[in-house]
Amino acid sequence: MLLKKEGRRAQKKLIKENKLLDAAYHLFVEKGITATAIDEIVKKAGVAKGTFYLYFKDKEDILEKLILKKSSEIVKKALQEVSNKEFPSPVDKFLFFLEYIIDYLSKNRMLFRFLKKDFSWVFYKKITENDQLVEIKKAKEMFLKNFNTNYSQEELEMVIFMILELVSSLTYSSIVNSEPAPIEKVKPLLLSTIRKILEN
Amino acid sequence: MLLKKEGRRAQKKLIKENKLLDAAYHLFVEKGITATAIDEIVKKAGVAKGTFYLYFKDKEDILEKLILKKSSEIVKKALQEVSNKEFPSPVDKFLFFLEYIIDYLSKNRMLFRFLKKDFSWVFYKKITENDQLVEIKKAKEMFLKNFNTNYSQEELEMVIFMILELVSSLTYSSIVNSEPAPIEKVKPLLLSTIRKILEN
Amino acid sequence: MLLKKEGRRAQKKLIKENKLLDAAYHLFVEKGITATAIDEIVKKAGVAKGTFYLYFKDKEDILEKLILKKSSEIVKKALQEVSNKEFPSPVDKFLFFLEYIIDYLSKNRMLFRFLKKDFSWVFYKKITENDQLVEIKKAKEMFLKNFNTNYSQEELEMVIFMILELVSSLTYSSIVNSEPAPIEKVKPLLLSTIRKILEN
Amino acid sequence: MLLKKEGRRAQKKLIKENKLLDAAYHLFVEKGITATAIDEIVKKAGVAKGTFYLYFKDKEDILEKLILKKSSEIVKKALQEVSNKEFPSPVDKFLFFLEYIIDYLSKNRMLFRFLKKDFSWVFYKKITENDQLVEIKKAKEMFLKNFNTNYSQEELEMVIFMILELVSSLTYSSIVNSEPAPIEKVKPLLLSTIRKILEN
DNA sequence: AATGAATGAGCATTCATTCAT
DNA sequence: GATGAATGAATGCTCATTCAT
Repeated sequence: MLLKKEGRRAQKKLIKENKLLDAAYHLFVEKGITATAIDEIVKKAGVAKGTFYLYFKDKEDILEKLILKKSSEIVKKALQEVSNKEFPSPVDKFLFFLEYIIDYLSKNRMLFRFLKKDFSWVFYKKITENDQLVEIKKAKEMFLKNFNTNYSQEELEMVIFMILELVSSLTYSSIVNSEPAPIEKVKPLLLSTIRKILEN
Repeated sequence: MLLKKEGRRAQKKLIKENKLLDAAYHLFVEKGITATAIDEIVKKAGVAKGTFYLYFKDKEDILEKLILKKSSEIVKKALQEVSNKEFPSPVDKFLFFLEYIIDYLSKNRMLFRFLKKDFSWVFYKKITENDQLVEIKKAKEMFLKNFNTNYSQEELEMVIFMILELVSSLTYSSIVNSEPAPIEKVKPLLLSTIRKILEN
Repeated sequence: MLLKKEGRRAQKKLIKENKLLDAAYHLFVEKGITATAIDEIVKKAGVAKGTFYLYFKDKEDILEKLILKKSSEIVKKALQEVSNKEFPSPVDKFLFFLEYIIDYLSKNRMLFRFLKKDFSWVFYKKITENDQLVEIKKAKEMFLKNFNTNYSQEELEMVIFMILELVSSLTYSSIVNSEPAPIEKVKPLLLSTIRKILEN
Repeated sequence: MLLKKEGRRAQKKLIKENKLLDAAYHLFVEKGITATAIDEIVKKAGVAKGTFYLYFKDKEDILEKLILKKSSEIVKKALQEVSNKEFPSPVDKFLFFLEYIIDYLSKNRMLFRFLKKDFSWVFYKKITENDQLVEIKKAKEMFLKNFNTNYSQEELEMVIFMILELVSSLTYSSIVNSEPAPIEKVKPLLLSTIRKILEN
């Protein structure tokens, strides 16, 4: 009985937290982070202002949780796609993984409005440190251990970080500013460059 | 006589503008852009608040001019260094050019606090579009035309953009967050990766 | 219990709004509208600056609400006076109504400082459009339908507007500038002129 | 020789003053008085900021001079029209004078944007006090002495003031707000009312 | 846990006016 | 007389955060 109540309570809490995250997400994407007032978030979420501070410390806090959530979602989808397919080599697998994410972002370019800044970092952290999700742990191992390169383990970690940095920066620039060219033109070159870096 | 007066006035104006740019620079670097109030800038510059708006439209405006100024300064220094030395190949020359900038930024890591966001873009633009400065024009030609690669001209331009993006992103991450490792560890790997990309 | 709480809250809110209206009223009358800063209003009302914006959009907004409130008060008083007396004719009744307002304004000449501009308009609107207050509705009928004139209904409405405009303009000029003469001298002529216009 | 120089100087002065008045007029009419900055006036007039203060004490000052100038122009035109025609009676003459002004204002409704507030006052002052212009002096006599009414001289002065006040108020309200009706509908009623007041 | 009224520090921006040249 | 750079007081408004209910 008590447990049920607790459960229902925790559920209710989760619902409110998600309402707030959702509201914040849509507002951040539409208006940008700085331009979005907490007032608007709570209004859109349909809760009182004080409630916000029951779930999040401040705007930074909800932003961070949002980025984690959204990044995690994307990575999870990419990993699912990857696991459903066969690849000639781990590098091909990794490139497909990256391509899936690039394509996803091309279709959801609004995401960039606030994801970009911290994306590559969050991305990497998720893959390398977040051990809560088994799939991601597996992914990390897959990408780090299965490559056949001349790099040492330490170097390889840096190279992967480098690549993720490059992918996020360039995809952002290409999608948002068409610099140095539209994403369709940049993508093949980017992927072939990455293959060059990984294969030796 | 008239000319002298005009000259003196214009000179005074330039001095004030520089005072403001300097004050803004130090405050942006120390406290960050958003945390810096116009009030502080004018106080540090020793001018009245209204004077600020005589020279700049708003905070965005002074930021933009500051980024342009600082970026231009760094590139100019790097090009001067490069032009004083002999190199076995254009790629070596380019790598030295990049290394000089990385080293410069390492020593002035505070610069990143506000330069990063737009840096690579401004950087590239300066090299490719700003034809007012002869050295930069020459640099552009040097970097774009002297490489012996399999890339087409169009591809090469994209690759260079990619490299600049990678350098700025990674140098930023490495210097500011020590991610994926401190700059001393990342630099050799980064430069060798770039060489790999350019040489074939 | 809930209702009581709600009620107490709403009550408190009303008290604050009235405090602000009162403070604004006294300051507008003393110093004029433009010369009154929001800062002064909140200080006088004893609330925080932000609280002002909780109740009013801006200075315009509080001014409008103030004019409506004050105008409504005056009209209500005049109608009460009128309803307590017997008159030989509807025109006499109307003239007494106007005279009451003129006298009231003479005694509270400070009101004009900010009421004047919109007064006659608000006045008429209150009489003709505001159907919320029963007395005012009755007054409207009284003034518009009981006159025995040669005017058509449409003309009569215009004539009444004209008269209200004349009364407010002239009373203002006479009280504030003694132009064309002090109010004591102007009033009889004004009233007799109006009688002339209405009676035929 | 000296005189010529003086003359030329005075002429130059007048030219600048008129440039400033013209610029102010157009800006006041377009943007309103408060919204117009001295900066804009001098920019439009093509003179330096300091020059403004050589000719006018402040914004109030230029506004006053502007109202005087514009009002005087209108009255002058109306008097010219009136003097070119024959009328059955002085009242008809006066009514034509008023109608001319109403029509003029209908065609130039932008004038009202800033003229209205002080218009009737300036208007009357011009007619009754400004003895510098001979025509206006004559007009004053024409309107004040030629009426055949039961009013005493003192009363007549007040009545005329009243009428001018009524005309300006109502014309303003009618033209700008269509209250109580468009000017075409209001004008005949207004003029017939005035005739009623003057004729006995 | 939830509410939402209240807070008030903080900040950008404007603009009339001055005065050295 | 003319200029226009410099001034800085003045002010409206926002918004994250608190807390009594």
